[in-house]
Amino acid sequence: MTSTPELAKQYDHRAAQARCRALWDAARSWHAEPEAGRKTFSIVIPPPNVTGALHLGHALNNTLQDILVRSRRMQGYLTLWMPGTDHAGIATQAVVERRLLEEEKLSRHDLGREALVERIWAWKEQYEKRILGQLRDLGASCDWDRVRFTLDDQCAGAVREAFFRLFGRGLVRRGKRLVNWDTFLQTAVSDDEVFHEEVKGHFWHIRYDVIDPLPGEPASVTVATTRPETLLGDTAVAVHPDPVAALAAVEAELRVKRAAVGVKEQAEVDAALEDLAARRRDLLPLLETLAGMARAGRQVRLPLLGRAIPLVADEWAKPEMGSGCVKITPAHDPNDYDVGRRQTLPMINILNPDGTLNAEAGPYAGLTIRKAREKVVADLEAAGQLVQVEDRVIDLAHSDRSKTPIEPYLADQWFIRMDELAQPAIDAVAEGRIRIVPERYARGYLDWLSEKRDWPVSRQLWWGHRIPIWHVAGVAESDLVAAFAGRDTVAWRGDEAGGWFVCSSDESLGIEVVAGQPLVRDPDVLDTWFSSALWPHSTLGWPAATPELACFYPTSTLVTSRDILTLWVARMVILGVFDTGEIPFHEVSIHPKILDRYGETMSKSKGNGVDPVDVIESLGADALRFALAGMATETQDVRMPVEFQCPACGHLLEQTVQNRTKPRLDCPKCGKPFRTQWATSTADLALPRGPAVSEKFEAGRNFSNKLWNATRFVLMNLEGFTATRLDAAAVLADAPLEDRWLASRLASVSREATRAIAEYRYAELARLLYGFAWDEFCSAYLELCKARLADPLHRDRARGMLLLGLDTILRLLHPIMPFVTEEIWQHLRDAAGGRGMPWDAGDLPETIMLAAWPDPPGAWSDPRTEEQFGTFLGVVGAIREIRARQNVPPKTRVPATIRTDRETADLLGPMLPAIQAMAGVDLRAVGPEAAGAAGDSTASVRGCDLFVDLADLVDVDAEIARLEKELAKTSGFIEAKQRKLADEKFAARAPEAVVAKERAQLAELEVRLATDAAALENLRTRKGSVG
RNA sequence: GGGCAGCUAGCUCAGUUGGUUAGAGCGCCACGUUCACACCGUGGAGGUCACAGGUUCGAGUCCUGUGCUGCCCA
Repeated sequence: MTSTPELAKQYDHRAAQARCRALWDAARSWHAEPEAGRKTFSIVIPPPNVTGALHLGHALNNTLQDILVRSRRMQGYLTLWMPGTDHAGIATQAVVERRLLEEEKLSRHDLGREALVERIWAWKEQYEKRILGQLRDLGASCDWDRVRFTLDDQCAGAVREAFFRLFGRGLVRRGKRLVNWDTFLQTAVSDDEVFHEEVKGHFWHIRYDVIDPLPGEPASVTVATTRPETLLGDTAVAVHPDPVAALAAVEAELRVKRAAVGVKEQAEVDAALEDLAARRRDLLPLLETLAGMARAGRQVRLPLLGRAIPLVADEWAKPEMGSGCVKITPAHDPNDYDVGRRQTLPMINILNPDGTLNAEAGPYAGLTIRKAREKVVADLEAAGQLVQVEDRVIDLAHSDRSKTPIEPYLADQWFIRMDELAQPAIDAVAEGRIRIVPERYARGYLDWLSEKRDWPVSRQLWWGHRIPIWHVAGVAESDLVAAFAGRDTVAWRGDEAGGWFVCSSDESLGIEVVAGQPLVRDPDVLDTWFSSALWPHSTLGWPAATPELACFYPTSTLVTSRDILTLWVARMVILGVFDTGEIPFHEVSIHPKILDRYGETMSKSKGNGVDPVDVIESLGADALRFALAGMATETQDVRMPVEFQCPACGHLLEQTVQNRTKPRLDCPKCGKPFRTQWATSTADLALPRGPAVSEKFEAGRNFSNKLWNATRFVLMNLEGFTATRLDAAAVLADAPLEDRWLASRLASVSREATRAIAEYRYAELARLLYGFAWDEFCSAYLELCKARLADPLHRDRARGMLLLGLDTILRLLHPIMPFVTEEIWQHLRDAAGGRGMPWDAGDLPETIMLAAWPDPPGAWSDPRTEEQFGTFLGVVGAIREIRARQNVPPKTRVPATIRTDRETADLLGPMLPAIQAMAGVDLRAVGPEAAGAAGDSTASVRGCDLFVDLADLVDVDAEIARLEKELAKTSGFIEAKQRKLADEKFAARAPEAVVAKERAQLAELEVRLATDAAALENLRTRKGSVG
């Protein structure tokens, strides 16, 4: 083996990442072949959208998956992590369409369906490459030989097969539904693709005349609306069927509320009650008359169009609000739609898909909604039908994709019936066959599924899985039977008008005409979540019975964030069970979301995010991963304050709501300008970029460097050492205290780390290993070894133990920080390749990725040794504190004495050289008879009284002041303890162990009090004699 | 309107079944570079655990209520 050149003083993450990647890729260490009889662990990646690049949320999600996957792989599981990306129907199409419009001034209709889809594929190729590259930069140990895409041939086949089976079972239906219509993209969008924004608008009060009013009846009714143009689609005016009862109910509710609220709110409630009384007096008779008229089937005349529409009695009309009457537009309002269904009203759609008015709007046909609104208002005013106009703030729905206002719109859609499909998905979680961690998220899942709402699956898009349904009219079923004889991949159902819907799991029907009638394929595509719902089994080859499916399905764990628990997770369970008869995964690990310093979710459009690529480049993938894992606690989301870093001087500038969307910023320190992600002008783009950063990632970078330098130290001391396999028993045989301590700590840390991973406590894992590696291994053990390495008698044992400790830390840490651990491990291989851990089955593998997970024997655990070692560390710490307090220069050695019982003195015996070295003291005496001199500085720790002779170094006044403060504090504690112990109830009811503990503490405090008091007395005497 | 979560040091967060004097990282202060590491070492300061009640010998932890923040559902 070649000699190892001395390592650089700083860890170089860039070089290491490149080397590790090459090593892993050459050996394909991430690849998994199906194999019978092995315990397996499998994960499917939540496929990132090909809309854009990965953000910090993806980095977190994939880091956590990699932690699970890498640790299971090391634990000997046959481990598969299936990578891939999602076609993200509307999101991707919207991005490409917007670019098309901006860059070429073309709409998708100018381009045509095929050409547009081709463009989107090109986009997909570009971004898929980028996304997968980013995942690899992050260190994700996915099986890169198995990358899938939700729209690739294999997934498409699964989608058609699944849809065909649903169709065959009668679970697919077609129906009218009020959808969120995006007039720009001309498609329905789902509720989760809609955001709400308050805008300034108006509330128009409009008079509808009653047709042929009888004596005593009103000549007109007044209704109010924020969208006057919708009156063109009105098919009724509603009034409450029993206004007396309705008002009484409202009043009763208010009175209950009044009794419950505080004085301040009572005034508001009283005002509401007064208003109610006024209504009862002034409005109620009219409403009762109108209710009677509604029951009698009377009609009103729709202004402008002159259509006669009925007055209907429906509870949607609120007697306590406005005029008590409300116009009903079933095709353009969700509430009105429900009224329309209840009252069996006609539903008139007045819109074209592009947002202009259609022929139903009569003279307003062809106008845009805005123009139509202006004209309707003007015409109403001219006709004298407009009663009043109020200013009002309106909560308006916008499409997340096109940012245009959503129009409620009645359209034909395909649905999947959920009634029978949902139940198995509910049972799986309710019965604990699928475990959601943290558990509290299970409730939202169950509540959502239990509503069993039908799933609208059609989207009026071009990018996606085209619905495999063709329509044909004017043929008999016998014609279909004849045309598709012997084809069990084709099925059909009748539509309402006597035609047929033909569904096939084949890519094409193979024929275009049945009995002379054309088969017309449905133009819509499926909701993206449909293909995502099949992801766990479609990626493994379903519907084919592949070895992958047999070996890796059901998968082990799904790692995701809570916002898609219903949209995605629930649907995977539904279709996974429907298609395969088995749940898609056993456990779901829900991780937090990353927010900015103001608690807002990070997003590219807000400009408040950190780009993971920046972190990977500047601080390393391990730094990024370590920070993210450390934040992944189970209780809450994580805030991450973000700063801009000046590219010229490195100064950090806090990112605020104001500056985060500016294209250029001036560094407040050096004054030089830099650009941000918003830069568009040529001048701005020419500036250097100031990345958004967060100091949170530095801890990980520093930690990498710490490990690196610990390794440097070990390697520097390895000359002439022949590493061999370590035997578990030999580690303990004749071992000094520090070695038994290290073995014990390795045993407990390994055990705790293993459990943290199994329970998805990622943050705890990161903290545990950080603390152990830094504070215990580096600060304590490694320091102790310095003296031993200089001693030929102890040198080899120390070297073997250092290797044991370092190697174990590297393996435990590898799932979180794969690059630095691999890089170091390779250096250790070069220098000490012959070594072996007790848990290694054979020779060391090529990569730490495949090294055995640490599994120290239980016999290494030794709480008593850990306790004793704690005393040693306590003594060192206390002496250091005394020195620091008095500003003793680090190199000045001072005399010291330790008074303690015989047992502790014996135990500290072998550690005395270490104490002298680490605390910078010369020990004069240690034992029960040891005594300090008058004027010594003192401290008490764990049954040891320390006396440090600082001679002239002491600032007597400062020391006296400190001791006085200390004494006051100690006596305070003593008093509290005495009170507690004197309490009969405490003695009687607290457990014996707690009482004993309190007594012991009291005793120790009393000793400390006495020591400090004596020291104080000495100092005062000394001061007196000097002064 | 209903539900969930959070409120602990200047900042970001831990704190497992109730039991010492409530912790970490960063930041801050002091001291220190021929020593594996200044991406470091040693020490220090800094907290009425949001607020008000309650249960208990004992509450950051359990219960009730209030306030504020965020998310989900309607």
